[in-house]
Amino acid sequence: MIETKKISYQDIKALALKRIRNKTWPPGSIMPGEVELAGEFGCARATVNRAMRELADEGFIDRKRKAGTRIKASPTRHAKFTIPLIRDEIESSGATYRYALIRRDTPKTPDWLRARLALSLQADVLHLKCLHYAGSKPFQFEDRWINLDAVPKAAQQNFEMTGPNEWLVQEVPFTDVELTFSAMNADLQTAELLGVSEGAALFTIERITWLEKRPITFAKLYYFSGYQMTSRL
Amino acid sequence: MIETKKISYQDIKALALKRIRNKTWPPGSIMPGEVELAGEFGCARATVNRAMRELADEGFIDRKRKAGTRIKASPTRHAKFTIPLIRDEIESSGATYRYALIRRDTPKTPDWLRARLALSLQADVLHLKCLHYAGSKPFQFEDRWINLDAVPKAAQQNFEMTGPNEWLVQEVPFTDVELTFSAMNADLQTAELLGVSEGAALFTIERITWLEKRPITFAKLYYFSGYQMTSRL
DNA sequence: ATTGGCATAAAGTCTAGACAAAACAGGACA
DNA sequence: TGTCCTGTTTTGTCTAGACTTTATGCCAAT
Repeated sequence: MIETKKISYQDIKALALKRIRNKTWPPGSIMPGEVELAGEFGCARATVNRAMRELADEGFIDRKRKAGTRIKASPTRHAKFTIPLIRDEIESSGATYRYALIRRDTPKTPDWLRARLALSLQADVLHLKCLHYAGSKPFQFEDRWINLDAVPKAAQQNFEMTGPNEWLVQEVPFTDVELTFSAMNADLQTAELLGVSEGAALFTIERITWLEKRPITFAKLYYFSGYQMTSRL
Repeated sequence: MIETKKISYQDIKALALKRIRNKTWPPGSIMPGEVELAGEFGCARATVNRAMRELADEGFIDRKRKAGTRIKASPTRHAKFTIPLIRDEIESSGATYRYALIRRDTPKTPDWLRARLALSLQADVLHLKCLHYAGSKPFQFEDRWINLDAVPKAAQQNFEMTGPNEWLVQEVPFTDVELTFSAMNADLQTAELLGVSEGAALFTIERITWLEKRPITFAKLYYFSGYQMTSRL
């Protein structure tokens, strides 16, 4: 008696991946349709569909109605790395997290910021500078701008105990984020704050957050010299 | 006549997200079960299931059998950024891509590399240094090591016309990747190759690739000074 | 040759129902 | 008290079938 265990969508995914890798289905070619595969594997079309949908999400294949499913010539692997709250990042490394507010003011909105966030002429902003420590060592310097038109209640917060990021995540919903990673040489002020020498290479992230087209906040984050961000995919 | 258009899993996703954001379902609480929601929306449980599954994938909720579905206290947003082939990255910016091999040798495997990739004592490696240009300007310096035990046919390749990354992607399947991002000051040699001054901050990526536990290749990529990597989520 | 429209193929989604697996709760028993 | 077993709840997955949407190719009319 042939005891074929029921086949799952994960089996189909694995099998399809194997065929892509060993070029049974060569790059650029069209693989069999869902109905045909369902026949081959003896399962419902929905099961094949789910497997293929996930492979498409993961960037191995392109699917188009009517045209069929095509193996990508060069699979677009995409990293799916999590952006942890800085407190969690520090505490999970075993160190104690400490936060310090350096400065808080509401200057005239600088032009570069207005351009960057597409702010209207009369938009007011709150400007914060803070330091995040891991134990006694500076971990990240945060230069934060909050659009008070979108988040008026931020004006009531003094941010002396809680960092703006932590507060915003709790209080203000957002829908879109843009992250920009780069490296830059520390200027004198940043170097002093982070306790490194001037000119040291710093890993930096710029983050812009929106709620349905409305800009919420802009942050520039400078990590301590030697910081590494790792992701697995 | 009430013409309620049929509800889709995307509608349910959007609706659930709205309730999470406006705290109808507050952070940390348990939302109604699938059966109940299917009743409310007048659709099949499978439809609710798909919506919820995707929200869980995107990091907004946690699901556990029997325990139910819980709103995450702080949603883990995860960036899903694509790692483009360098040729595509350069060409899509409008510049012409040019590749140059600087050096190719098969040295005794250095200890740091053996440790990093968990290579056996007798493993041989191929070492390559190459430059990728955007137009006439250096764009990326690539320091590449290939495990010849895993990829013996790399020894037959001279890599004079095609970069190792492009060749590997076409020829060698892989299953796992680790990426490490960091910033460092350019040493004298790297600075000369990239045409920047010594000490300039460089954005760097280290990439390790495996095929089912077997290490394939290690690459250290140094980008030109001023490079930015942007991702939207 | 070009355009417009129609049939058709393929993926995308939905339904109703079923069973599976995990995790918790409570009871029987030592 | 602690341990094991068993039932229940909730999500996870599968099935067979139907309808929808989109792209394509072909044919007919310009």
